[in-house]
Amino acid sequence: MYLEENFKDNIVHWFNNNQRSMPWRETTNPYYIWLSEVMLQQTQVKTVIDYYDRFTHRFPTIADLSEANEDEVLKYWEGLGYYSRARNFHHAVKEVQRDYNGIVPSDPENFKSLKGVGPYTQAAVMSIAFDHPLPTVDGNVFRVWSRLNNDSSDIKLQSTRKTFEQQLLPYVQEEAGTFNQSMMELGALICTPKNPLCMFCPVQENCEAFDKGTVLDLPVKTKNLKKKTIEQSVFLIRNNKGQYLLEKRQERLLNGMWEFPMFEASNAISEISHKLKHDIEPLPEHIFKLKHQFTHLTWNIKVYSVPETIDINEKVLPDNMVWFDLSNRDDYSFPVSMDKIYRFIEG
DNA sequence: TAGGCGTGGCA
DNA sequence: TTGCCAAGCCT
Repeated sequence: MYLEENFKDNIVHWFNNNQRSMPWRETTNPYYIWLSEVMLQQTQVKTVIDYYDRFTHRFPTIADLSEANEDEVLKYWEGLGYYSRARNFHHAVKEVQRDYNGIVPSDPENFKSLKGVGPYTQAAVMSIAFDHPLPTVDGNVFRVWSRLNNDSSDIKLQSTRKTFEQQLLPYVQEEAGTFNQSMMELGALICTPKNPLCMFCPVQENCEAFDKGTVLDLPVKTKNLKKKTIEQSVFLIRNNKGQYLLEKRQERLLNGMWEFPMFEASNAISEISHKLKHDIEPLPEHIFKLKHQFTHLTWNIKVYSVPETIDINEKVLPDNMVWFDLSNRDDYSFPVSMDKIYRFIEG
């Protein structure tokens, strides 16, 4: 038996002496704790801190955020990625303002029903803010728990999550929030994917994988397929005031973010001409190109300059298009790919 | 249920 | 350069 009585004491004691300083650990406000958990999804602590500080400064209360418009919320998320998090969080906070009188529900079922709240966020906020006995199972805990138990279950499977949650229940009956954060902090600082610092691990004596020499083989996770590459064409189209045409994306990917008109290269010219009801003839060669990597796909972008200027008065733009003055960068949320193009033009 | 969904850091 | 990973959730 590896997980003896001293396991929880060991890891919590280590956490109390070694945890990193984070702004959301200095508050008991459930709204702030919730926000931090959403920002931290698939995102490193170091990246989140500045975004968290700016966001809480601009939207200090549930009421403040619920009154904001979505474009401004996205602006405060710009560069953080996974923008549906921002839209879902905004939606959920408005729901709290309307249905719960602006108070984050402390009932786990009610909280879980809010948009963007999954099993992890439910457990994290409920345990940290309200001491509910729910275990957080995130990437860190999958790794730590797999190694402690020398368990080679595929962590991609839903059934593995459920098993881990059941196995962790005894440890969250008291001080759940502290235990949960201890497990995650251990995974982030000691029990890392590569080069784990087992010699400094406070629960080395509780770790079956360390004993058996299988630490680097765990956790087991089936691999994803190879990612696709899409050839994209971007058009820089100006009017007679020197402003550039922008389009607000209405697709799943980067929904609500602004871009210079972009189309798949194979039919780009006809697409943009049709959209503007105007024949577009860009310079035959692209003025520059860039490669943008997502987790699941790659964009090879060629940027074309359209020499002709379009008379602003002769054209009624579709709702999701605007003329963009380079000096008004702060009014628009760009994904990183478009910010690269903006900086090329502006610089 | 498996794949879509951003970005930055690291070996 | 390439692939993997980071306090996951949605459809």
